[in-house]
Amino acid sequence: MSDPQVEPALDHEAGAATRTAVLSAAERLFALHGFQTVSVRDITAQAGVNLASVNYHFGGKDALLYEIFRRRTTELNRERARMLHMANDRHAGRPPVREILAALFAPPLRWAAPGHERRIALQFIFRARTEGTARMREALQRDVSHLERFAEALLRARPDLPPEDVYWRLHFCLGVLHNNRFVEFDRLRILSGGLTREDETDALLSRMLDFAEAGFAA
Amino acid sequence: MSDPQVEPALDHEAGAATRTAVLSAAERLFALHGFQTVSVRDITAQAGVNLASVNYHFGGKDALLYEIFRRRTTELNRERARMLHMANDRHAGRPPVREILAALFAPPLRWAAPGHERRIALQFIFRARTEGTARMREALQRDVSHLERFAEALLRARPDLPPEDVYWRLHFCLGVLHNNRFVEFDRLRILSGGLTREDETDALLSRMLDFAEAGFAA
DNA sequence: GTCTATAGATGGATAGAC
DNA sequence: GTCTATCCATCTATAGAC
Repeated sequence: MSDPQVEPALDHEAGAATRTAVLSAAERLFALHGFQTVSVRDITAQAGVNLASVNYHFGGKDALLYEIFRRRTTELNRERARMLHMANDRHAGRPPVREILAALFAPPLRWAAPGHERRIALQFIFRARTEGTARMREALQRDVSHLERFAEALLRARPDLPPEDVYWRLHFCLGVLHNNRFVEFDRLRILSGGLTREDETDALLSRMLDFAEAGFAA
Repeated sequence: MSDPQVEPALDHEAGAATRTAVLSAAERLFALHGFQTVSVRDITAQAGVNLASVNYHFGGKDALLYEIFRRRTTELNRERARMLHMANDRHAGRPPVREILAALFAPPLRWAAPGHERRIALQFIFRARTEGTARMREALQRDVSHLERFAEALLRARPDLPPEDVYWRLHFCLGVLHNNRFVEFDRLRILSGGLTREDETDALLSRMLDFAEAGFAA
């Protein structure tokens, strides 16, 4: 109980409020401004807690970053796995390409919707993909276990294709997905003269699936 | 002549060798390790020049970064514009989607080829898209002039589609393109068990065009 | 133009009182 | 567990000798 490394089970344990405030402020600041530019001082100021609390509760800045990263990616991939599982059940283990890709796309798109409680968390994850710490990048590279299930499903859905074609197309689909960052949406809105509306989540998911499914069918 | 802000025309002018060494080392280090983590000290050490030379020749770290960024994006977009122009000429101003996208994809893919002298420069540009300075991100967001020509060409090629559909699909295509970073290739190679070969540039371009063209035709 | 030395600012981390 | 004060490393930028 007196060990601060042990994660508190409930909020009414001592120190849990501080811990939560730090996690929340850090996630938000990192997502909006980047990992290197945001300092521990920024975080604790925003959270209204003491400077030393980051070290006490998490062990340091990098460990704090990794903790947020691990939590969010685990949660996101769990949602994806659940959707893929349901698609498998609906189609006797051989769902069509579109439903597989929907399981891959829909959870992050839902998170990205305006007003969703995980909107910031998703931007954090996207940022971790490109500017994460060594530890995060290593985890992203090595831990492809969740993607493996998607790759297997796609290979089953398109047994006519050479496997390398399936892997490449999955890679392209991930590119389509990971391009959904605030900056890119802003740019697109400027380019299109305001025609594009990225806040209509369902419409965007349909567009992405139309595009990716057609690319996969080529 | 004595003004260090004036760009030297040739290498045998005094100081030009130092300038070039700094530019080259900075581009390489930034591309490989990120903008915030690489210090002016790292750069000057790698270039074998003095610490103060970055400030003398460029005015500071941010100005150096922006100089590299401006040079490379200008050069890349010029190549793209030239290819688009040639495609326009070949088809009386109305080239098909695939040739438009080829003009968008081929120059960066050529740069990314192993052994190409712009291989590092391209990784620099890709990195600038996500972790650039405020000045770079502003330039990326506002300067959509090169993309406008591509958007216009695509709108002409698909007058049957609602314009917003064209803009969205262009956005998806850019996602496919921008996902071509070292880290993502590494990940894909691990996932595919070594099946994917990103060093075969022509094959990769064909795959990307097949995918994107089909997505556009949906 | 080049170089050394250093100013000036900021950051992560920690010791130790409470 | 919290907080202040502080250590120490590192960075950008610059002054000034050569």
